[in-house]
Amino acid sequence: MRLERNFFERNTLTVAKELLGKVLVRKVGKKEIRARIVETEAYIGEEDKACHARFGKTKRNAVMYGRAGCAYIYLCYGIYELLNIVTEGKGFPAAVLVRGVVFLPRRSQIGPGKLTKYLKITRALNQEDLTKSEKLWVEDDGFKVKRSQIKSAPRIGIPYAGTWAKKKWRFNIEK
DNA sequence: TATTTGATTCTT
DNA sequence: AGAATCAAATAT
Repeated sequence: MRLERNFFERNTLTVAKELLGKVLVRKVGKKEIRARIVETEAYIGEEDKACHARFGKTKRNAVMYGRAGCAYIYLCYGIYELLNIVTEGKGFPAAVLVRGVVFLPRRSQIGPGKLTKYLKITRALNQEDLTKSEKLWVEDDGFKVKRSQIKSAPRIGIPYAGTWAKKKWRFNIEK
């Protein structure tokens, strides 16, 4: 079943952890592409020096200030579109970056830049409401992730964030 | 208006 | 270690 608004309207770290094992569904035409989320990363608030909201509300990050459950997609390094899911209440900028997925029933894992390419996710889907969209949403297919399988680690690719880069806000499922 | 800089990935 | 490649942020 599809995850509803109340799933996303919670503490960002909680959502990041519980998103592990869930299924990302991208519908293009009549085809559905499914991929299991195996790695996520949290970006929380204007205080977080790694978060795009660190300079306040801008045209790009405005969606993070909006409703939980919406997609925040942006272009990184001019090449890769990265997918985030907005969390917490309206007015508070926070989101969970989908860092890694495995396609079903395939096994190989791919990173944040490639998964959007494979799922045909572009900025055209920015601000898409995942609780209502016909094109992109997240499902719970009953797959259980044991607590002991969830690992936390420092965030990646944000050396400029100083001490904030060291926060263990990256979560993944142990193989 | 011009320059710098990335929530990445692949090549050398 | 560096390139690819562009939009947003910052400097001018």
